[in-house]
Amino acid sequence: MMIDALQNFPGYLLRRASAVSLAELSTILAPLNIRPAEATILTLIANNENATQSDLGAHLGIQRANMTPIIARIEGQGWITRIPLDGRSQALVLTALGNAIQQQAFEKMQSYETTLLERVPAAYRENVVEMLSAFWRNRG
Amino acid sequence: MMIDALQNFPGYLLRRASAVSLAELSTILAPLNIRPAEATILTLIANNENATQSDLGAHLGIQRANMTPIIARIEGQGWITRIPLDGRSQALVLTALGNAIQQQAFEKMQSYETTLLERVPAAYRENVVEMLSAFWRNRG
DNA sequence: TTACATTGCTATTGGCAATAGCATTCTATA
DNA sequence: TATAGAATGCTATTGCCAATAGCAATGTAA
Repeated sequence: MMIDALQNFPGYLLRRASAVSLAELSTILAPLNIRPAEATILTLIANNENATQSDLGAHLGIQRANMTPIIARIEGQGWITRIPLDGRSQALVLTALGNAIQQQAFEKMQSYETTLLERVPAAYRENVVEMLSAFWRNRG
Repeated sequence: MMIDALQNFPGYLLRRASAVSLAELSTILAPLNIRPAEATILTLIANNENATQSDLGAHLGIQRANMTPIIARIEGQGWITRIPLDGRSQALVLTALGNAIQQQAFEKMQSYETTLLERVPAAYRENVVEMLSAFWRNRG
């Protein structure tokens, strides 16, 4: 057995848990040829009329520069189209195909989240969301 | 306000929390020119006599192929040396410099972990470690 | 002795994010 | 209304961590 001085460090545990869950979710979404970040964005587009990629990035903590290739890919897959709002901004809307993919991806994500939650001792389950949110929302 | 259908998904929250804490910790460690994964490994080496890089990788869930560049870099920084155990295995040991860096890095990590924990509502704090561990330890 | 496992390694790819800088377009104020 | 400044989308590059495939050398067990 190895002595691990970091085994009680929340940041360390957070990184390990996140790496595992990202990998697992990637595998689950792979048949749809969609990545976790893309599935998240597709879902956001589905539920928010007239959102621009800047809006989505601001909400998700993704910088504009990093949104570009993500949006380009989901557009290239034929999942979204852009509707100019003015000379700069473009509203993103799902295509029929995008809508179908979004729904399938969402179902897979939902079912995976259940799996994840079941790993947590039942006594803590109802606090999971608030606790995890606290780590990145309650910052100076 | 944006409608976010994923805001109660533990996996999603985990990824966001992890991204934030990795970025924050990277910034904190930057003055020492050490990355989070390297600081973790240095700490493990400090506390475990005769551990090989395979041992460390197995403990941390890092594959052998990915250990190679990490170990190469911390060796290149003069923080560790290798002591052959046989023709294949090498025990990793801290140099004097590596020991100093490890201690400074550990202090920074420790203080950051306190910061992280303080973001969590007091009522949940004592459950944080068990909850976070559960996500990646309690797998099929 | 020989088949198999282990160790460390190279090379490549993937996923997500940060930074710096750009042209175009919009907005607010002087 | 002219203009300074902000916003939007973008290119290009880099960083960090991880996965896969495959290799040579070495150790281990039948």
